[in-house]
Amino acid sequence: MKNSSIAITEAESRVMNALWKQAPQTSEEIVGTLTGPTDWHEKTIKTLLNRLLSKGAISVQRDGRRYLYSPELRREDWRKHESRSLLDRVFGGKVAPLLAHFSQHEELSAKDIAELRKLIDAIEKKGR
Amino acid sequence: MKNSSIAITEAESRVMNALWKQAPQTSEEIVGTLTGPTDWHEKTIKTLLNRLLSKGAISVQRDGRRYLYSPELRREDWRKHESRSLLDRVFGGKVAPLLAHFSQHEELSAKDIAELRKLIDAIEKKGR
DNA sequence: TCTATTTGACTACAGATGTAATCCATCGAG
DNA sequence: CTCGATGGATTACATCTGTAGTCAAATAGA
Repeated sequence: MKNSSIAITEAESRVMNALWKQAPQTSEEIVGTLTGPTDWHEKTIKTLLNRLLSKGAISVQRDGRRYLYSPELRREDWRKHESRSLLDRVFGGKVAPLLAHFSQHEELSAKDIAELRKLIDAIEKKGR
Repeated sequence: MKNSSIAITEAESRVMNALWKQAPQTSEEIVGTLTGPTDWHEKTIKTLLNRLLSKGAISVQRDGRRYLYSPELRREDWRKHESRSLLDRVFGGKVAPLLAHFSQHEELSAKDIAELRKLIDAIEKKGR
């Protein structure tokens, strides 16, 4: 029962995010999306796409002379993996300290709070 | 207003955690603490201590022939840094999706929920 | 058909990271 | 005083990452 966690580096995650937002995309489109937010050279992005391909995080489908790229790794799975990693590495595996942390540092907007409250209600209702 | 974020690698964080738990400690004590949880060679741990020293994350104080190591970087600062990093990298900078994520994956215990509710109440009271 | 261009494939290369091994000064046991 | 053991300092080295550059095949114009 491997949780199929492919490791995605910081730079690669920018590419994945572009693909999660929309897929499939040609490399040209991806380059377009990332130019501005990053100052990466087109070649750099191509390299990242290839690395992601090698590790199975994305897949391609030929479209004439070019490729159409699509994410293979699911965003939710990645988020789960990264969250758990932070939790274990930084907060000893426990959620409460993490939440306490966010709140103490006032990183929660009013909207976050409202959202949170809704969430909790939902969870409690479900649990009951 | 730099948030003085020293980058700590995964391996280094294990050493920091040992020091945050108790300080100061000799390298021998640290090696003792980490042997078991990790299968690192003593030399490896010494290397990590030196790298942490170089980057100012810890400090030393001579004690005869040996050193006593203490954390210099504060755990809270590091946690803040790492949390923000996860948030930005993985959740587009917003807390709510992160929380939604944890809840969806049922990683919140009843205790976490209670804790959370208390936190929210406290925050709202303060904000008002 | 010949050629400049475009796109992907392969190569490059420095700095970070994981994981030690070796070197050197000193201390404690003979 | 002499020498092995200890602890820190320095060096090593394969990978991983960030960031491109070069090569080669196919295409689209001239």
